[in-house]
Amino acid sequence: MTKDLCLESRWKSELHWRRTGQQSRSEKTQSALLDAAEELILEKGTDATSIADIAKRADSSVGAVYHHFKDKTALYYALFHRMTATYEALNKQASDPKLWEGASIRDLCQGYLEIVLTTARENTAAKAAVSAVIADFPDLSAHYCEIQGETRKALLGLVLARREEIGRPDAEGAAAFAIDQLSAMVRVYLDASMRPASLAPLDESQFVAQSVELVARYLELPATD
Amino acid sequence: MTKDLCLESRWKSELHWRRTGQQSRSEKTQSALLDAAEELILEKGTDATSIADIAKRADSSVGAVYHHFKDKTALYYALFHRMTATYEALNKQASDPKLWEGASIRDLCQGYLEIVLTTARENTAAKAAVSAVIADFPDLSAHYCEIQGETRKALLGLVLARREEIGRPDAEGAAAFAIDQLSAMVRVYLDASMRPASLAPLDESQFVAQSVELVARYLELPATD
DNA sequence: ATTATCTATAGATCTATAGATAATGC
DNA sequence: ATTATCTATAGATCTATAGATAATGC
Repeated sequence: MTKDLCLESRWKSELHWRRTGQQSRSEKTQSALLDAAEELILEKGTDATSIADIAKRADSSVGAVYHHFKDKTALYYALFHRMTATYEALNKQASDPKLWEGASIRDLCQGYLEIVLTTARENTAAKAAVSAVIADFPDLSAHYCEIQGETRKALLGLVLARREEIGRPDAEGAAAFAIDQLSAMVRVYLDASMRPASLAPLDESQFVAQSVELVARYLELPATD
Repeated sequence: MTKDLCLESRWKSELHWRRTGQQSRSEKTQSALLDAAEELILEKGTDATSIADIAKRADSSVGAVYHHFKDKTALYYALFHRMTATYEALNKQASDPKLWEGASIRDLCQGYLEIVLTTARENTAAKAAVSAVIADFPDLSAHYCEIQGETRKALLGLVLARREEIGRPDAEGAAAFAIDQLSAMVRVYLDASMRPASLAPLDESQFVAQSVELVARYLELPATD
């Protein structure tokens, strides 16, 4: 228990990303517009969100929107890229092997889940807006999948560097499958609208512990004592 | 291997649902309109789909749309209810204990996955359209979650009737968690846009086998021989 | 001087209705 | 006679632009 908390503080704390404090007036307007679009899309969906709505919410004007973005599609794309850039930067930091020196496969899985859960909690609007945007522009979806795939690939690399912990035959295939499933589980867990209907409503730390246990047993990792 | 195929044909074949053959002219128009809406939403998203588009695709007219549906929202709701009604009917059939007499927990999990995968494959457009509609009408989402929850609850009932197979302490909690995760895994697996990025791209039968194995080890089910 | 912002509005959709026409069922 | 369908269009948005006004940076 104390060990878990320790882990959490040790491996998660460095990974927070902050919004740049110093912004020109122009940059401020632009991010205010993107923030407003994010909020409105989360509240009402893309259909019901108009340029005028966005401008109003950002205390700006329709003209300003078109000064910053070629058209509505460009605004959506910008929203998408702001989110994915954040995500990629985080992924790069988190997949640095030095950060994970001395960590077991269990620790890696736990860390992965905690990072995903924390960043998602801190970026609810951004994530929801991106999902909505992707629904309208399927070509963006491929890029998004790639990024999520890279995270899992990085995790797989870290896990396979510890393959002597895996008791199962075909360690590589099994690890890849396990990580894919871990990612699926946390994605659904995060989909807040889903949670109320779950059979076993768990808080985050229970969810993390059980998920790690699930993977550990599948991979036949050494038991903790 | 042969046993799996056997299972599949034995427990899946009866669960196909068919569209009613005999429809009045009015009913035909109505379902043609819903079909058209489904297709267009899948292709272009809800934003870009107009009433005129739907009418045209269905070889009908704008007037006919408003004869059948009060407004655009009513059409979307009808789309949602057609899908969920199908889903609920299937769920009722599939959760009949008589159907699963002699089945082990492994068989139940395998059957669950196969049924979900099959029906999803047969209703791609409907599922995608419903997802898009839910994104626009969050109040529908609650109902959809409930239905999916009922399926899992039914499965949990069937599993717990065989709890002597579970080697793990807290059989109920563990089974509920395992079923929730199984459902998460298959949901993500089905999200076609996700698959290309997966670390271990598996075909359906491999996916089913590995997922069942994952759950079996977590629950400490008796090994197969 | 250049860049950013605002207001006002043209032009393009898109929803929903009205009124006319065709098909159904008793 | 009643129900279903069609065509045509009014009225409401919504996107994107044009032209005027304000703020920035050299």
